[in-house]
Amino acid sequence: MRLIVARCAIDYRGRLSTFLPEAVRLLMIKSDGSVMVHSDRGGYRPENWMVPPTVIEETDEGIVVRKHRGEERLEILISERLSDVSHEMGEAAPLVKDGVERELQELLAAAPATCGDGFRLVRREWPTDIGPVDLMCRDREDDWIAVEIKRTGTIEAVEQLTRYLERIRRDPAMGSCRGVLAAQEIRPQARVLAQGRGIDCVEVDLDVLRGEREPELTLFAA
Amino acid sequence: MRLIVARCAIDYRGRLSTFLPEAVRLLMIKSDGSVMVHSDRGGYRPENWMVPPTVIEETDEGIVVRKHRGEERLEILISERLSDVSHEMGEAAPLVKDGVERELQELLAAAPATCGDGFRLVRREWPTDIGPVDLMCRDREDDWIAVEIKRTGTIEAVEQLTRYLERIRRDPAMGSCRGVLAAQEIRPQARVLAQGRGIDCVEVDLDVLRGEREPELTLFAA
DNA sequence: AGGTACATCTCGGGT
DNA sequence: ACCCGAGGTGTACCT
Repeated sequence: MRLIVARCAIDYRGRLSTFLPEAVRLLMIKSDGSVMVHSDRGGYRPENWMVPPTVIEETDEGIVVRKHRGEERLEILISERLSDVSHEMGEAAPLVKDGVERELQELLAAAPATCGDGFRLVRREWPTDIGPVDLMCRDREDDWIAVEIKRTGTIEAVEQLTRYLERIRRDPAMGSCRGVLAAQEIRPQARVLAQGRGIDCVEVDLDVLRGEREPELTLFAA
Repeated sequence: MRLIVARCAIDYRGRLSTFLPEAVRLLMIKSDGSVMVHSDRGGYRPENWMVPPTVIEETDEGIVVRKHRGEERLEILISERLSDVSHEMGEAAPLVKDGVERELQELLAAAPATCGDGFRLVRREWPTDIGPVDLMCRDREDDWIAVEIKRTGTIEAVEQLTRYLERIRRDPAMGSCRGVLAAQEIRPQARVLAQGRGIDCVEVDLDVLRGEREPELTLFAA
């Protein structure tokens, strides 16, 4: 990784056009070709950047970064170089994430009855022509139920499930398909909207679900 | 701005939990309290970060970053410090942007007929009780048309316009208000959803709107 | 403070 | 390659 601190002015032309007047900034160039321009304020986002694959040209006047194919162009005019160092970093093991929506879906797919009494899974990622429903289930009466899974159940989640139901019900065989919104937390306004549309809401506890995967553990743990 | 290159392992606890095994990384600490952890690969996004306001504690073992109010905690355990420098950067003038949605709205407001034959503008940012519609127009028959403008027309944009139309049509005088989605690019599934709801789609060319390119040129070009 | 909409969103997964 | 959905989204702007 190369770190340059320099007084510079910057032009970007691509999906939009931007201009940065002359000031001291950090230029970060990663070994995968990522280029970022950071000022000393403004949070985690660079003011300008370009992601790989890039072509980087350097001259006395500055640095020009281009997309390998495409119109994007980041032009850094350097008037004063204050620091320029490179660091070898080697390989870094990838970030381990825990607790995202994916896990919820896996756990609920393994325990569909959590979403409603007697529910059994027909398939995950049930396709519609506007996108996949998280879970498609049937109950004891063989009625269909589309389940939308979210970490947080918002109005937007209710809208999403409503769209899917609208599509699914066009199939005469599934005209009575119901909807269930399952989430760790369901916002009050989302609950109101769901009720008005006949959609059931289920709040699920991630720790309990994790425990249901290995029921013996909780039963016999000391 | 402080730049630390160090061998470190990192724990994050907040809306989710993450762990980074020990490796050499860049720690960037901005003077506004932003903290970022960058590896030498992976594009523009830090592997971990915390945005202001933050409380930063430093010891011999490493750095702990906390949100001023809240449960979030970023713990950086440093096993080897390879570099640690600070740079004064002063104030940087803000980024100047050109070509975002705002500009598209201005151009279409000046040329509403682009959105439909004979359309004339009644007002921009037409207020509803859930937010403003980008353009409100009338056609030759004096029928109302609500226009939603996007750089990219997605399903989300169709939903947004649908919500507005639902509100607008509650006014008996506007009960027949139609909807038009205008965007530089409209995604296929958004088009399907719009059609199903009787919403028209119009793709607009930014360069033509700017007058930088004449659409008739192709007809009469030598 | 809370909600809504925009972003060069970025990023991953699926078709 | 395109398209869609999620994000520790962040961020500005409005009520």
